[in-house]
Order: sequence, then C-alpha cells, then structure tokens
Amino acid sequence: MDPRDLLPMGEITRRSGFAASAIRYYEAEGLIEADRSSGGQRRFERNVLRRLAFIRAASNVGLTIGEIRDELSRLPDNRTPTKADWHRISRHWRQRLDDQIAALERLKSGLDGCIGCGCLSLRSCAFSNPGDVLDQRGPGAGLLPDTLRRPHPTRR
Amino acid sequence: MDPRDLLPMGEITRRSGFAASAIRYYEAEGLIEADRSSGGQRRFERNVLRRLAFIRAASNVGLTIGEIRDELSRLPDNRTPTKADWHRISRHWRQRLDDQIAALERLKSGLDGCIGCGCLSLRSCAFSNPGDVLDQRGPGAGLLPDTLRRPHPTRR
DNA sequence: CCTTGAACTCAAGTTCACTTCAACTTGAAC
DNA sequence: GTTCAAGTTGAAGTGAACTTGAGTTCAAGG
Repeated sequence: MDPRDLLPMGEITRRSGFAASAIRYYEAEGLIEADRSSGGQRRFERNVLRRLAFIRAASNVGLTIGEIRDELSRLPDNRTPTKADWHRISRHWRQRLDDQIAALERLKSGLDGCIGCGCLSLRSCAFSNPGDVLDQRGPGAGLLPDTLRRPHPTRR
Repeated sequence: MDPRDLLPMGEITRRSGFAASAIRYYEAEGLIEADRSSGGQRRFERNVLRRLAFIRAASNVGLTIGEIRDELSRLPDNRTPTKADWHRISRHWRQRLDDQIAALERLKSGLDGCIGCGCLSLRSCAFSNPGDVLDQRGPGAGLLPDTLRRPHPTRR
C-alpha cells in the first residue's frame, strides 16, 4: 500500500476527536491496528477512522471496551460493515437503549409513587429497595439493569 | 437519649442492606453520624436508617456522594423530611431521570437514522459525533448529558 | 546540519465508591 | 473468667478507561 495513504497520529487525533493517548490505548487493547514508519511512528490506514467512529458510537451506547472489541472482531478486518452487519449491530444497541430507558421509567414511577407518601420506608418502599426486600445483587438490584448500575468496584 | 435506643453496626447492616465498610465510608464522608459506645464502637440513632434509605434511593437515581451530601445537608439533621422537603427533592430527581431518558431517546433516534444508511460517517453522522463536528466536552458531547456520560477518569 | 514540533515508551497517576486486609479490641453470654 | 462473634483502625487494593510525566527520538523545513 502506498505509504502516502497512511495517516500519522496527528491527523487521526484531529479527525477522530480522540486524544493520542486514547488512540494508543485502543491499539494496545486490540481495537485498532497501526503500521509503523521506518522510525517507529504509527501510520494508520484510512479505515481506522471508521473504526474510531464506531468505537465512539458504541461507547455512547454504553458498551465497555471488551464489548466493543467483541463487536469489532465480528467485522472482517478490512471491510467496512455491510448493511447486514450494521443492521444486526444496531438492533442489538437499540435493545440496550430500550432496556436502559425502561429501567429509568421504572425508577421514575417508583419515585412518583413515593411523592405522595413521603415514606422512603425501609420495609415497604420499592423505590429505596433495601437488601432485605429484594435480592442482594447490589445497590439498585431489581430496579436498574446492569448497564445502568453505577459500576461498583469489586462487586464480587 | 436512652442508649438502648441506639443501634449497633450489625443491626444497621442487616436492616439497611449496606456493608459495614460502606456505612463507615458514609460516616467518613459526612453523610451520616454515629455516637460511640464507651469502648469506641459505633452506635447509631434510628433516623440513620432513614438517611441510608435516602442514600440508596439517591444513588439509584445516579447522584454522586457529593450530591447526596448536598441534598442531605439541606434536611435539618434530626428531622425526617417533611412532605415539602420530599416534594422538592423528588421533583429534582424526576427532572434528572427525565433528562437521562431524553438523552437515551435522542441516541436511539440517531441510531435509527443510521440503520438505513450504514454510514457512521465521520463528517455527517450525528450519531457517531466526532470532535470536529460538535464541541469538545468529551465523548458523546451533545448527545449525552453529564449524568449519563460514562464517568471518564481525570476529566479536566 | 539544525531546529522544532510531533511522536515515541513505560510507569505511574486519576476518579469514584467502596472493599479487603491485618492486626487488634469490645462486649454479651455462659 | 473465658470465649468468640462482632467491631475497630489505617493502609492499601479494585476496575474502568484513559491521562500524565519524564525522558528520548523522529521527520520535515530552512
């Protein structure tokens, strides 16, 4: 491939909006690939910009780096996603967003139910939902899906 | 106050569902208070259970510890929230939840708009939204409110 | 050749909300 | 008086997703 078609780091950061450190991180994590110049500097193929756009979109939807890697690994490396690829993926993402929205709606209606009573009772109020009323999967269990649970450290 | 009315740690963890370490953390952070036994063990007033229910609810809504501290500091210490307190607060929380829901809806319709085109274009696709199209407040700027932005480390 | 900005590496730091650990001390029951 | 579950402290660790810093090298223009 003609080396003039390869983009240096500066170009990538400018055009993708990611910091150089993030780009290097994504490479280290295997989300993107980079060639090297004779002197060891990164030279990116143009399709990396597409992958980065995909990464940003996925991360907006709330996917973790690991999940993004999985999705990307299902796209043959040098192919831009076909309509079929994109359709499958976007259905998946849409479902996630729907789940998150539904969870927030549930939370809101719990809240609405509490406005009248001012209770916040430990035993009966589903909104504040302590450990002995519902199960023990962590704060918010039963009301929030994993994707919205504030990522608690070392959740066993 | 009659010391028999004070609850030991075990009682609090059992009835609130929080781990002892979390309780101690909340005390250190100034979200709750504790008396001490002659030997130095924590003894909690009953209203602490209410505060803990409040903390769990707030954290379900996505408030940070700092924000929760602020809300709590507006409740006079030894008073359980009045209807007016609770009304004010729940209106605030409701607004947050509405914002979050709206943001996810926007994201979803961006996604829907992309399904047909399969584009994910860096220049024109609002969904993948790179830095040079919208502003630079961080990944997802313009689409996600701060409350849903995946908390990035060291966000300057 | 010289300068200068862009890029490199590797280790360590950051934030949040806790948890875990090690090494004690308390306190209620028997 | 002994036992032992329950409680204490302070320091360090956790995970995610990067960022920061120090010190070094590259590459393009003049």
